[in-house]
Amino acid sequence: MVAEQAALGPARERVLEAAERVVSEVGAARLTLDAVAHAAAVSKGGLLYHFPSKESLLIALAQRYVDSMQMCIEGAKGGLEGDPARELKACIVGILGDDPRTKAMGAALLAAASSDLTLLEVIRERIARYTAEVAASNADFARAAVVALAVDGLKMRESLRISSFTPEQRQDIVNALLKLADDAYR
Amino acid sequence: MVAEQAALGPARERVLEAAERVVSEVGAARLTLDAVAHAAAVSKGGLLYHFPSKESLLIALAQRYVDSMQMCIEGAKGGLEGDPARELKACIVGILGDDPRTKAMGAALLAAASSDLTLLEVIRERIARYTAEVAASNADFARAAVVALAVDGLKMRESLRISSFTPEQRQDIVNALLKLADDAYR
DNA sequence: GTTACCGTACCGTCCAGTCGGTACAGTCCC
DNA sequence: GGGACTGTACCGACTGGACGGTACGGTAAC
Repeated sequence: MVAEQAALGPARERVLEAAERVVSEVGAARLTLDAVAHAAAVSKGGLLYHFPSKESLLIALAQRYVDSMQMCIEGAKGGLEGDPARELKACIVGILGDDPRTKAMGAALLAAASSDLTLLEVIRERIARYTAEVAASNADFARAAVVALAVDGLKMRESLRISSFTPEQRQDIVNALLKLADDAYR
Repeated sequence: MVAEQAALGPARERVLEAAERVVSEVGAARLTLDAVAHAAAVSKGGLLYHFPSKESLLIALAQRYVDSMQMCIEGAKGGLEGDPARELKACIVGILGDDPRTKAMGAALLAAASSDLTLLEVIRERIARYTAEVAASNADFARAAVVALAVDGLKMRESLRISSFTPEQRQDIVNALLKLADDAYR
């Protein structure tokens, strides 16, 4: 039993991963505690032991995303101090890349938005911090902001599955964003 | 009573406006039929007479937004044929402007996303058509797409109230978008 | 009278959250 | 070492409320 648990990983983590799977597969409206519990192979009671309310689960989901984005930026820095263009570009590829964790996030954000708006605090704070950083840097603020906003827009469209770009078009767009990111820091 | 109705306008229109108010004030999760009926000063039965299901109400909401955007573009054309840059710019100011109808839309889209994904069809189709138009034009596709995506991103952030730009910053961004729109058609 | 429009009352379902349990691993005391 | 007790992790049936939708009755206009 102990070995089995070790193989499955700690329940809390399993629940979070299951929630991401559920939300990206069946949509935010069907993100029920029962569905998550089932996907995580945990009982509802067990789930609620780790997350005392649905809201706390959603907050954890949002936090998880912000953390992964942060990690992605830190990774791009790679010791090099003060290369903000590179950071921005790392954001672009990180957010629009294939990492399943970030992929599920757009949907999770929607889930959060559907519920009480207060739990968007995590994301709001992250955005505010980033905005302040860019404003304080030597960047062309408007241009850097446009890039970030376009990334958000594309992410949203793809999360909602309303995007209609061909793979080639999408690649062109990403390239254009990378170029704009460079332009913003010059 | 009849006079009062006439003053308030037809019930169907009142319901749609009330739905936009509700969704933008309390969020998509609390967009209930009861809340909309109450806000529109109509009974639930009256509401369901005009919109036989909640989904039909949401679809009408989405349609309303698409129509208003379309009208905004038509208005910008103003007889001048074939000035796509001007159309794109009209979109920007239209979508990001102060018109209360378009302002509520981001939230409505979120509402739609929370429910069955099929009812995003209206919006998906509109985006596909626009994408095709741009691709067929003489525009720098990637650039034009970036502008549209950035508009979406800003719209989304503001709908979710997670935007943190100062009015001056926001104005700079809009100006940058207008400039980019010009650049895309050259 | 028939149609359009709107109201009241009610029903069924879904779902978050509760609650009384179980299993088990310490650990403190005698 | 063995009983009593405590804390952690988890289970699953149940409940209470919210909400979409139905049934049906009334009324004004044509």
